[in-house]
Amino acid sequence: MTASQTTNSAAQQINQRRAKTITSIAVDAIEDMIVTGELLAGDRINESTLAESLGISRGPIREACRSLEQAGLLTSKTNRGMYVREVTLDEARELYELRGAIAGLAAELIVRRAGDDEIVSLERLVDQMQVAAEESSTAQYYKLNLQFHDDLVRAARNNALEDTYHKIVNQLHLLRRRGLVQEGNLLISNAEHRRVVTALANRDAAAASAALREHVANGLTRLIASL
Amino acid sequence: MTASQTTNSAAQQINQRRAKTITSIAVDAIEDMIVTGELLAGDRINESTLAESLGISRGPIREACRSLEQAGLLTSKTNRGMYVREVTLDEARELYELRGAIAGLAAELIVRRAGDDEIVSLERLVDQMQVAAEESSTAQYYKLNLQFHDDLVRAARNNALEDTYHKIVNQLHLLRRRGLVQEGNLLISNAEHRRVVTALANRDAAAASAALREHVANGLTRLIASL
DNA sequence: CCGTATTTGTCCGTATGTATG
DNA sequence: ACATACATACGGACAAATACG
Repeated sequence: MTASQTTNSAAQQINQRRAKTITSIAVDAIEDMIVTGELLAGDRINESTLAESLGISRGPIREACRSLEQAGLLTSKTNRGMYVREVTLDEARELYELRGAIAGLAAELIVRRAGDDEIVSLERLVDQMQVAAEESSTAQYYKLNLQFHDDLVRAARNNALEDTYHKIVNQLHLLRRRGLVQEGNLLISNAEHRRVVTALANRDAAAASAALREHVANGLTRLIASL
Repeated sequence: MTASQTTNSAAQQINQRRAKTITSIAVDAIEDMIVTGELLAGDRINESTLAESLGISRGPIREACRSLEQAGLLTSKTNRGMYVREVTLDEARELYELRGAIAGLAAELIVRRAGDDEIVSLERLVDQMQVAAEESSTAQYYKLNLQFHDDLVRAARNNALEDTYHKIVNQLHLLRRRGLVQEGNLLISNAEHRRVVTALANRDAAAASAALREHVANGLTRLIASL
């Protein structure tokens, strides 16, 4: 009948659904707070406060933070706590460079390994994005764009690549002034997508790789232009 | 006068040297045990035992393990504990693919950004490796080889790239049957190094990138051949 | 610059659930 | 089915570092 009845929203979940560990719940919760903007880049994470608000103890919070630190979403300052990472423009440039090389590799691997159906599925996504772009449905385009790139790296059938790619994208979300896909560039961006999938359909590894690397590089250019 | 006097080797260090956190000591200790072979791929980490042997409590051990899990050196099975990761041959192939793309990018960046002195320094390392290879000094070659690749990625001046590269190399150390540099291939391997630094010195990004990617790909081939 | 409050880093005891033989 | 071992998590405690007035 104490506070445990009013503040155990997270703790209760583990009794209901599949028993996720409290630590993994904490990881998800912190990631969520970052994505939703509840936690902003540079913010400090107060262990006690967060633990209480999630209805859990400090142990799992600390474990979750260590995990997110290695994932590049948090940084730790000894005796000062964990902070939401701030990604500078220079760091974003580095991340984009790396992302480009990885995407280029993904394109090469897709040409070698993916089935025609997977490539057709990517083409369909580009078609849908085209509709969204012409209607200037930014939110819809953004959502489809995320799925396009997710499907793309998955089709490369390389888990190390997939994991690394997603870590990079997650870190890019922490850029201080977060520029989403820019309104006026949807058609340009999707034209680049089209070039990629066309090269993939032609099983032209060099062209697909170059087109995708260029698309990523142009993404950085568009990002910088929007700041 | 209890056990605290005999088993606190690690705990004492923090009173002497610069105050590293216990967690970071635990990370280093576990990494060390993996590198030295004290912990083998597939081994489980017993929290209590390890904590006692390090003279610390279980909290920092768990935090360290979460960190190493994200780094790819440990895997966690819920309610069963942390295990030293086993890298299969398929996973090694994936890691080599990714490493190749990253190394290729590094070569391109070096051509664009590194000073002549850095490239000269890399050439000197190749010279030293040549001596070691001709003398069949495997240990010496191995050491120089590590430094060569470290210096290489550092010269690319991209921290995200550097971190990711090192994570990959660390994971490759966990391949079940760990093949070091093969005796008979030292000269061949170093000839590939030579091609890389020559292309770098010529500021030929395409050639340097291709040569380095090929070197990594050949490394996988040599690894497979040695199994 | 000092005293106080806050927070991290760490330890310990304990309870609970899950996997293993 | 049972007992054991262990991971998971909690809660309280405290020193030390840091932030604050």
